[in-house]
Amino acid sequence: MSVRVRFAPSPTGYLHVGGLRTALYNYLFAKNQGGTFILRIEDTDRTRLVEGAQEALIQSLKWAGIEHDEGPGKDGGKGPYIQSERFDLYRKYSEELIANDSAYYAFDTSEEIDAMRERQKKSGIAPKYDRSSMKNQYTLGDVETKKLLDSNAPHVVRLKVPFNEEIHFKDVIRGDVSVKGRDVDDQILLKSDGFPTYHLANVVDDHLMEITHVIRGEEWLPSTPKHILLYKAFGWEAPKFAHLPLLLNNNKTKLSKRHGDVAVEDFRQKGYIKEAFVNFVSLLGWNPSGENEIHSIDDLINGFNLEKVNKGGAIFDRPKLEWMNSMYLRQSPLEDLYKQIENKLSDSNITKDKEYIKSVINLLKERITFAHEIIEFGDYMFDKPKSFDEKYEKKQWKEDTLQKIEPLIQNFKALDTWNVDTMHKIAEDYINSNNMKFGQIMHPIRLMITGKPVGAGMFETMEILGKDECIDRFNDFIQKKKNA
RNA sequence: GGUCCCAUCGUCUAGUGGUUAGGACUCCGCCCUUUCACGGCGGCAACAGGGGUUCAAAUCCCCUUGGGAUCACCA
Repeated sequence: MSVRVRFAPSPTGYLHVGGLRTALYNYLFAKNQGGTFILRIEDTDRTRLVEGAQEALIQSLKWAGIEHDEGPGKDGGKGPYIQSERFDLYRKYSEELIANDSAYYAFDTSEEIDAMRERQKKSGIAPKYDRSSMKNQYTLGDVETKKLLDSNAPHVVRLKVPFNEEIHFKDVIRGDVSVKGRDVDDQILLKSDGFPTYHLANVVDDHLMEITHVIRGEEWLPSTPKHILLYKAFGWEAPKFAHLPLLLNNNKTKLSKRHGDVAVEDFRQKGYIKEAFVNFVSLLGWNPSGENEIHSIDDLINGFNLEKVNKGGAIFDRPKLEWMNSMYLRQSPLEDLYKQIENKLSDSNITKDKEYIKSVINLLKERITFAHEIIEFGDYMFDKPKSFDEKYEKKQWKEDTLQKIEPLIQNFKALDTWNVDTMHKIAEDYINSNNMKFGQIMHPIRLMITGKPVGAGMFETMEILGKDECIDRFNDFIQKKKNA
């Protein structure tokens, strides 16, 4: 049977990086196995719907290069892929469970449930629906239950969890897991608004969509016994389960907004290169065990192995992500990098043409982490230096520097062909015939041209700036010195 | 608190009974060099603790400790 997996987010906002990792592992597994990757929208909580969230989710996935084979907008014959459009299905299946005594009606109000929990808390026992004392099918009797149902009394459907059974399942990543039935709550399957809870909808849809592997976050592990019970109650074969380790904050708690950006969109906006981001995220919890850590999506797909996913949570280490980005930055096509920062350039009133910008990116890309950093880091490439680094000036510009450097500048002015080689030749000849060292001239030149102590190769910088611009800067600086 | 899951350098990890416990990020040093980077070389740094099993345990078992998740008419 061919592999079918799904990513099933709830449209309550942006795509979380933890969600992206889950989607990514599903995707990698599907592609590795020649299977199908399905996107399903779990919007059964009508109170938490966020306008536009579904589109944002799909956009973020798409940015990361994850496109579903089946899902909203891509019918694979197992749709609809949005749970609210499958509404009628769930009641039908919940009735099937009631008919075979795997679930039951309950009529408690939320106040009554709260009171029950309060009592249990006081007597120090774990809060759990008490089937024998609350208002339900069993305590009320069939006649009363039918009467309430006929009168449209608000009710829910609960899973009838067997007390004395032990529920076992085998997790692909964790091995055997077992829980006692007495520790599992009689989960609500169908809410009083007629919508299913996650547990029912998820199991029904996974079965109907013929999902073979449920790959999801570890936070679902505690409720998996309920799902196993549901498959059993329906008489369905359960899919294989694989619970992924959590992505963590620096303090080892579940990755959250409180500790920095967690939305994929935030990372996109910060200027991360998608391939770098995907590469980094995919290595959180798994790796293809080589010495190299830079992998294309195809490499990741080819090497992916669900059984080799780690069990322990992984801290989302931002410095390493930045390093990864800088690695990708260097090998990215200049055109891509240009496109990425196009808007930021106009925001900064930089009007240089595209080819010029690209040459600046190329010049500085080994010294930056994000493409947009050229705007700050390489500000002198777009305008004359507004200021000159004080410490650098003090150190590199001495009393006699002007007189030592001026003849060389004259030589530059006389240059017909303005490129790295011709400039280098002139400089070399000059220091040789004057018994000087490169440092004695390069630092003052860097100061005059850029105003900063750091930057790319000096002649490379000057070549891109152009002869007129460089001569202007020399003149301006010398004038300033003479006036001082 | 109940239940469940987890545990190799600060971090991401390799490792499936015999290794000088490997790599990557970070940090530090050296080399290259006109600066800063890149690159190259090198360094700091780990099997949570205790019991077993075994000729031999990071690897298998048990306990302890520590961490996390989960206990909703949310997913």
